[in-house]
Amino acid sequence: MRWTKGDRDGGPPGPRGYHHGNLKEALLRAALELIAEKGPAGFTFADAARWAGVSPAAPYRHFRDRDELIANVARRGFELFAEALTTAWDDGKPELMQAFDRLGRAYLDFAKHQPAYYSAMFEAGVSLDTDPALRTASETAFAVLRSAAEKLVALMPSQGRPPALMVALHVWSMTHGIASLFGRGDAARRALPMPPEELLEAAMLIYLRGLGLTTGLPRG
Amino acid sequence: MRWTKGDRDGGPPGPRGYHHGNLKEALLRAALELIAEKGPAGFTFADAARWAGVSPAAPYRHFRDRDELIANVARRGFELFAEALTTAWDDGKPELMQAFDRLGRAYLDFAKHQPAYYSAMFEAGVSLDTDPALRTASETAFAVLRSAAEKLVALMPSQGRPPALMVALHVWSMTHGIASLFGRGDAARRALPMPPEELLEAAMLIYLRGLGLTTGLPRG
DNA sequence: TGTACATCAGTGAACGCGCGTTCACTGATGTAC
DNA sequence: TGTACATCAGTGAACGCGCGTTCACTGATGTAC
Repeated sequence: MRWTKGDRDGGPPGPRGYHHGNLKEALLRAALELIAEKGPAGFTFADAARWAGVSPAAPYRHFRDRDELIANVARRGFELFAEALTTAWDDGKPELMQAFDRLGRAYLDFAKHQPAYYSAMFEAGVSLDTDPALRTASETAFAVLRSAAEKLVALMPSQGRPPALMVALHVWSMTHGIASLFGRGDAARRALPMPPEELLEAAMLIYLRGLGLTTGLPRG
Repeated sequence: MRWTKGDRDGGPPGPRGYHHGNLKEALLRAALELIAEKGPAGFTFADAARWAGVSPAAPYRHFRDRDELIANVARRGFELFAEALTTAWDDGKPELMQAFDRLGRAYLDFAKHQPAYYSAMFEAGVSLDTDPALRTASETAFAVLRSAAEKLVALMPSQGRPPALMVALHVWSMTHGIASLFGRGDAARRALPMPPEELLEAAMLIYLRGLGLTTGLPRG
């Protein structure tokens, strides 16, 4: 395997003749790297081309414009996110509360270790209507939270059960709030007296107790 | 009062000779309008000058660069935010739960009706270290939440009281999460089966019950 | 009250730069026969 | 297996544009006397 361009200055490795061979992929990676470096607004279409080692006109073969590129990053982000959440939740096995704890941690983990995807998904101002696949991916991710909420609610006595959708929205909001405010290596980050994971875990324990679910979490 | 420039195309009214007289103020307003229109990344220093009706060199008399301008918007945002929260909380009078409910609503209200300030404060990537006054303003705002949390915690039996700081962080995260995900007129907004205010109120009721505080809110 | 002068805040022209986008082109790849 | 040809993906030069920033300047304001 040989490469002649694109592997200097942090650029991606890759075989390279006249045709790049995998430019679409390379541009998505470029966007990701550049978002991680300078935020979703901090890079240009030309930057992405440069990073991938191609001429500034090349990206037009794959994306209409910068927005379409970012929307693609967001879509892929939601897909990976949904995957990570699904794996962590694992249908509530072997024990519901344990799985629920894993789910929250997986959420924070994603925000922390994939900040570029997370930004593209939630902060780049990409409308979900840009692309049906984007909305679908986003809904698939939320569906995991929703299904977890359903199993939790099912533990409660049938009278006085709150709507599972609402519980899912609460969980999502709390987790997203913690991730946004404290969960990333941002410059804008705020100091915290405890790790975000513990802050979340404590919040969820209190919330679940409020729902009447008294089962403790593994390491509460 | 006469004005010769700056009142076309949405620009601010104002008397205007050779000297603007109030350019610093006008630039802050310009930034605010432009952020509201196109997001914190969607405008340039030159745009702000144009909006204020002055030459592109004029802003340099008041701000080192665009970042300093945005940091100033953020600072002022935190000041107004702190004020709004303080007023709503009103030291927990006349009744703690009622005041707590008002506090949450005031938070959501600010995010909804001052989206430009809110963006500058939380999403523009402005580091709090840019300017000591910025950090101070941000801490003053949080102090309101913290003091509310302290009064809430004080209602609990003294054994098993959670740290007030943690409770404040929970409240902040939940509210910020709801505001970010559902609370604004964004293109990126998500649909919701209920108004954000009710979602928050329900969350807080459950959370407080989890803390052992069973007093109901006025319109739970 | 008037005059001289210092200071301040905005002007407008200029610059170099990088961006987005287009275009005719060309090298590489795949396919029909 | 070889050849002709269509299609595809990237080139590189070019363009107009607006940005950030600087500069010597100038009009307005304030102040000392």
